[in-house]
Amino acid sequence: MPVHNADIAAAFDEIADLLELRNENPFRIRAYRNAARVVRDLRLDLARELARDAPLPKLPGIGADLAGKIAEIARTGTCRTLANLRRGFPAGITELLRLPGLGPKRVRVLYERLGIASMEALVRAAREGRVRELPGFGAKTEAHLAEAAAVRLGGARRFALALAAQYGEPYATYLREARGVREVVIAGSYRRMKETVGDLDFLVTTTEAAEAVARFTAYPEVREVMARGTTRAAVRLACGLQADLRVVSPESFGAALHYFTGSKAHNIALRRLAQERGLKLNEYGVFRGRRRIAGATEESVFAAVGLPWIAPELREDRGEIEAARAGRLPVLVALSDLKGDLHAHTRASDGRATLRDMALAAKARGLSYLAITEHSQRERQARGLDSVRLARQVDEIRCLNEQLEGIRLLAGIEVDILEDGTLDLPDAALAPLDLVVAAVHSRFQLPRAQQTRRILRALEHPRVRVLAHPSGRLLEARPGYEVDMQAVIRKARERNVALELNAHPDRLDLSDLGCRQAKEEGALVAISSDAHSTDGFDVLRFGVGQARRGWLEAKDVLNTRPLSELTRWLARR
DNA sequence: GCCGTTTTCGGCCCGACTGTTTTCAGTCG
Repeated sequence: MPVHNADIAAAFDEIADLLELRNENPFRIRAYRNAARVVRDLRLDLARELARDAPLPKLPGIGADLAGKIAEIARTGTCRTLANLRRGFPAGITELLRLPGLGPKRVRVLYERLGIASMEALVRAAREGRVRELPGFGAKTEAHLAEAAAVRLGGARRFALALAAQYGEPYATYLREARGVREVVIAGSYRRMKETVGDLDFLVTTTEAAEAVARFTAYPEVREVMARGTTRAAVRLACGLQADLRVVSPESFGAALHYFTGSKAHNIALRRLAQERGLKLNEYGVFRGRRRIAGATEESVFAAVGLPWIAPELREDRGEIEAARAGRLPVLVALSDLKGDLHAHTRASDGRATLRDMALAAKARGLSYLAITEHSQRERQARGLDSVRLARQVDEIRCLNEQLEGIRLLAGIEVDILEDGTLDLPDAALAPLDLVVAAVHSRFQLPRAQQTRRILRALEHPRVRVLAHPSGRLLEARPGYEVDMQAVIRKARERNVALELNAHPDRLDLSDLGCRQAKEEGALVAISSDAHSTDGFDVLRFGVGQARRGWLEAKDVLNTRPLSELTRWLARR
């Protein structure tokens, strides 16, 4: 069994959980949490590096001890520290820590007094009224925990970014109508454009805090008010999404926006930076002693600690602070940089609009070219095209291009990569096309080596120029297939094939880290809508957000190039 | 457990809300 970075990170997180239950040194616990995050974010496959005796790079927050544990886990899948800790508690008890309202102290009380070590046992005990008898618990806590545990057992989930936007944006609009409100921003992971968000963090600046809190909790879609104070509140919406409100006065807007945008790790790093300068950074501003020296804007907050403004998408403590210090922040790609779209469907396969409608919709969004890439014959359920229907569509596209102005359709295909790495259409059918996009749509369960070989072979095909949704994942539904992504990215670079960042809300594939790896390896990324209707182009902004999280600049993205340049790129291999 | 142009020891981010308490611990973000 290969040990992935994610496995090492999970082991460290579990150690941190168990140390918390034992009430150990909180800084030691933090060291494990930090190490888990650093390892999880790493592109370099640690176990594989160690297997070929390569020395580990120096990683922030990982010293001799943790490096030793990484080696131990990479070799054996676990480590003695974890095994020893596990002996002290029943398996699965750490899942209780994930429940809102339950931390290590209370989990320990539940376990020691009532023997509770699972979600099911907690629900049972709460229903029987035994939880309220415990010290530090009461009837309200018991009810909250029973509810939270039941929700978790029913499969609580994170929301895809685009879905969260559908709920969050109308809510923000509603809040803007409260008396005295100046600014309403959805901060948090939403503003950082993370692929999924666990809750919506609303930041409001107003002169009438009470008014804003009242309006927030009175929103018609609120199912439950979980907390309500003078400057903050928390609710659960009918859709299941949690929303948090934070109210500050306008002079603190920038500091609060920064604080509430996170990430937590980024905030901690920035506060340390402030501390080194003898300053204190909190959500109200940057302070020297009692005097506020910054806080009205985010720029002023960063400037106070000696940094240029850092885009929210970068704020993960993945090197952005060091880059800012060195004046090496990327100039991130923006939605307005996109000149075209290289993946779309029409009625010919499983789309809903006509060629002409799709072309006009793309043009209306300021794009100057659009590749039509239907499914190929193997995709029966999507009415995939065979050679004959494809040839007919190519004719239609050529014909339509004569009539269109300001937008150019490219004749393409999203051809299936078959199990052996060959393509689902003969070369003769692909020859007349402007663009061949290749994709895996079947046999996700192949062993890693075989899946990798399959995709590498497809990339060798002389006509293939884009690899669609490279990992095959569906957010919150299906993990990506097992594949050596580094080998795929390197082959793509070698063959001058672009890796798609499919902007469909359920995909966002490549991931942010995949984008960053592509950039480091020098491979191009194509941000594509995979539009199946004229509204389907709306998702491009989420694709751009993901690309920005991956540190991509306009030059790293294929479809920021104007048509003439793209045509030249397509002409040469 | 990590880290160091003040330090190899003694620090390690900061504030709000809840519920259960009689002044605050636990939890969260």
